Amino acid sequence: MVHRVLKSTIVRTPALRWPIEVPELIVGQTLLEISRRGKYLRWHFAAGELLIHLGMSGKLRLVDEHSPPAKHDHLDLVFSDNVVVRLNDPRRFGCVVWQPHGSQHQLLKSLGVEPLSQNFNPSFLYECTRDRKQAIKLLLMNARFVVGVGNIYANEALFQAGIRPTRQSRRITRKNAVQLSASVKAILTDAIQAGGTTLKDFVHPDGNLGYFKIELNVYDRAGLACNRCSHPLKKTKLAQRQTVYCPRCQH
DNA sequence: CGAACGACCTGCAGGC
DNA sequence: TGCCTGCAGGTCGTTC
Repeated sequence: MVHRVLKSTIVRTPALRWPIEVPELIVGQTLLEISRRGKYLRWHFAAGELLIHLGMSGKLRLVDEHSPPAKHDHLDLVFSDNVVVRLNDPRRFGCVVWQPHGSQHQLLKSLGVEPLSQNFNPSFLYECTRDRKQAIKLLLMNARFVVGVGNIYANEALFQAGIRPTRQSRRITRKNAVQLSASVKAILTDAIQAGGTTLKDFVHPDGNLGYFKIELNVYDRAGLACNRCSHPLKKTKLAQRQTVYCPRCQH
């Protein structure tokens, strides 16, 4: 998409999680770059950045200019050469907001470190866990601390690290911190390499169903045999989120 | 301040 | 067949 000119925009839904903000002034501007912070996509124009979050069910697809909009198609970004980027999001947990050049949007201000950066390391993790009673899984999923670790990968990283998701953060040892930071990086890297995790409704931008799949060891496998020791996996809830672990491998 | 919890919204599976 | 309930990949705001 980079180097294409934005020709027009069509907003069909006034608000997703927040009101959709697509300023008129970017029409006619060139898309300079697409980057990412946490799970926010940043579409850079000279006047600022369009921040797009896909929430749980959002999808971006490339469609033809004359392709009729379907249910839950909320926004079209019409670019040069009849290339249309169409946002579909049934649950509307996503958002599209504007960040003027030189400013930082409120939503980005309190985000923690990037998990694949050097800032996310054993010492950082260890320090963050001090004096906290909160379950380690909740800390991993807290974007003020580290971004990008959602429910699936938090479960998977803790399995790989041999740490029970319900363990109090302050009970994490230095050795645990070394293992866990490495596991978070490894799980995310593998998942990216595999093209994401295919669940019920994942689709690629071309509309094809996802066909990559990372092997999930615990997520959605409650009651099934642990891939490592064959013991049945246990399920619990943390902050209303499905939490699965092996009671024999994770302590 | 941290922690718990409700809220947002639709689709789907499963039970009756 | 149809209605109801519970659950789902995220994260913010309110309340305690």
